[in-house]
Amino acid sequence: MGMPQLTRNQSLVLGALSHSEGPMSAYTILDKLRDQGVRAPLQVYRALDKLLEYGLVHRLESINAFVACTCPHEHEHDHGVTAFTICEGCGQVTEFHDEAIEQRLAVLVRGQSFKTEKTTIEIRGHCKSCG
Amino acid sequence: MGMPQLTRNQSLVLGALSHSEGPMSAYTILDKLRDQGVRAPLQVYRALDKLLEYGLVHRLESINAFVACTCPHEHEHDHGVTAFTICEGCGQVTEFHDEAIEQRLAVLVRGQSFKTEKTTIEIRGHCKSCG
DNA sequence: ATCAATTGCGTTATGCTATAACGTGTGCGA
DNA sequence: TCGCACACGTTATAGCATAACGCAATTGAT
Ligand SMILES: [Zn+2]
Ligand SMILES: [Zn+2]
Ligand SMILES: [Zn+2]
Ligand SMILES: [Zn+2]
Repeated sequence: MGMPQLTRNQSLVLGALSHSEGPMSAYTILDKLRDQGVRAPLQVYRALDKLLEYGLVHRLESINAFVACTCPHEHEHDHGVTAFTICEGCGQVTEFHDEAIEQRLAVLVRGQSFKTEKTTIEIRGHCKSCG
Repeated sequence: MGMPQLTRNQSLVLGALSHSEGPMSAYTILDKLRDQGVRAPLQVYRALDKLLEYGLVHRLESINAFVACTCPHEHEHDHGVTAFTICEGCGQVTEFHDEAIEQRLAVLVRGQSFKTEKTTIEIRGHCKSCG
């Protein structure tokens, strides 16, 4: 449940995401890594699964894509509710966290006696540059 | 931009979703409607596009599925930010709206000079019954 | 040291989700 | 009557994700 050394494939995938300007689909990652010996979708998906588990990567549900986590902290703890703005113009993704929203959602789901496992908040629109 | 009479395919798709216990994928809808003459995915997707536009149906991004809107109102206006709890056990989906969250998100994106077009909030977990 | 369990790897095949591209028909206003 | 918008139907294709198999390396008791 901790975060062991990354394997080769995991490092390659995380590297690709970290150096990318924006989010990438699993297949786009695959294409970027073919030269480095990654050949099949499963190699990417398996690496992504682990990176997601370790909190080093986030999945953007609304666009079937992945981004490296941009949190400042050392990923040694869970990072609660994560929210994203996603620009439809340039693809820029901004990760943010807000205690107030987290609290309010907690109250609302408790009202339903619902037990939260994962929360997705994604805001599509246009960034400052893309007006 | 208003909401005209639904076409045959749109009515069939909305009917299928309305009578369903939980969310359905486009292909599941297709299967339910084969007897009524729906044969191809595009017929379903085109109907869904319109129903989404009219606000009669919501798309659940995190599970690639669709639900009929359960808002009490008459769908004559936009319904702002919509949030969902989605039970992993029984599939039950509950739609809810919260002004506080909407406001808070508005503040946060304004801070980024981001212009929101669509907001997705989906909470996966387990409902009261499924513990 | 040995065995069993776990984990990652690589490959092939398959399944699920969504859209492209084309042509048809119908209604409606200019 | 013409032109346009829109819904429809079909075939084909693109894009996203997992099943199932076997092998290799690691770990951690016994
Ligand atoms: Zn993060
Ligand atoms: Zn932008
Ligand atoms: Zn609704
Ligand atoms: Zn349930």
